[in-house]
Amino acid sequence: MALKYALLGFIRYAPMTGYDLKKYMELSTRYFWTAELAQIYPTLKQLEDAGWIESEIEPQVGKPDKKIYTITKAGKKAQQEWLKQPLDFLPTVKEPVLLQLFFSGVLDKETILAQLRLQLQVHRDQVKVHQTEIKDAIQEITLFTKLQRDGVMWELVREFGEGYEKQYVKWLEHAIKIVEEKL
Amino acid sequence: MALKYALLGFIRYAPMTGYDLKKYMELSTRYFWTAELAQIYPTLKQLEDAGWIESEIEPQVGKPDKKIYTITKAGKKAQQEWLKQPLDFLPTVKEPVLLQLFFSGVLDKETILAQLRLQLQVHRDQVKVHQTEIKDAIQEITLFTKLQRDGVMWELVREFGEGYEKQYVKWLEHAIKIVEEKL
DNA sequence: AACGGCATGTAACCCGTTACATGATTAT
DNA sequence: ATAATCATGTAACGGGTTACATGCCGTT
Repeated sequence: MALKYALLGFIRYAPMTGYDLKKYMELSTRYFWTAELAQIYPTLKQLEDAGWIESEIEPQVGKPDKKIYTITKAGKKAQQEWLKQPLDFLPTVKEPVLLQLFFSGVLDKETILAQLRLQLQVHRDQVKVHQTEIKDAIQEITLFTKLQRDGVMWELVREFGEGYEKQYVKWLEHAIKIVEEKL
Repeated sequence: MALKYALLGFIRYAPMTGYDLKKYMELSTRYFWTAELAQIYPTLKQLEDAGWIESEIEPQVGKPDKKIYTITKAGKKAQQEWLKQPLDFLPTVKEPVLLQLFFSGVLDKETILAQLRLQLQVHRDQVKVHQTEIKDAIQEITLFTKLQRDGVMWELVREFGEGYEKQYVKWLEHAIKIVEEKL
């Protein structure tokens, strides 16, 4: 469902191919939405069948021809409607890490601590990714495309990611202390 | 994949039915893992085929007979192995709300603010749910089952949820300010 | 009279991942 | 030599949701 609108959103910024879409998703929405090419290509076909995008073929040599998609009026309208859907729901989260910890009472103290320390490392690294790579990518694209308004939203979403990872790190440090003291 | 281990984990605490499992998940793991009954029943069958759980039928009148599952030795071993899997990965998050905001630059200021305010309300309520209902449920179950060790882990996971929602609220307040000022 | 709780399950469908297939060019 | 990048796609499978089916009991 949402993938359709993610693809629409990018194509609205500029006409592009399925391959391009994958790259832009990796650069920007990666931490709250991704998709594999195997899912992107059929979804683009669906969007075209629905009349929300149109394709133009750019011939190439040695590679498959490029299929460049452009958003239609109907597509813009559909996107607008989706964007206005009231955000009155809680996303259903699936966090296998928390599930493991929830049932980890049967493990010995040292094993639990090893698990928590590993996660701590992963999330500390992730804080940096948000503060450097992603921040730079957003600034560059904002400058390049001059989408000032959109840039504000992109940066806000990035800040969510940074805040999320920081809170994760803080919680892990707390969890390590508690397990050390109480188990 | 992970659902199998969630079910195993609960059945290890005490023998129970598919219907019970659904209820306990709603009370406890709901905010990082859930499943519908339509998924739980077939998964229990798979677990039984694998020899990780065994069932016993308790006849009833006026309702379908209860099928009470108990964990086996093989099941305990399988759970233990899963719990020890190194947590060296980032969970792949799908957050439709962030996706919407990412592309919301095309909306007018007031519509974006309305969206953010709605989310703010949802997450403020959610902070309270974690601080009251969920906290009480965990304390009650910990006292009742005397699973002291597990209780520590349950409480830690609950604290994650509370921290997550608080950080969400803080971010939304920040986002509202930024949109008011910069758009 | 209608709804929610108890208790099991099946069927159809959608979403997403992994693997496979092709094949030239460029970088290591 | 090997791997990565470019560029398209299909097929098989697994995970998850929604809808449907049955039927009693107690509450509103």
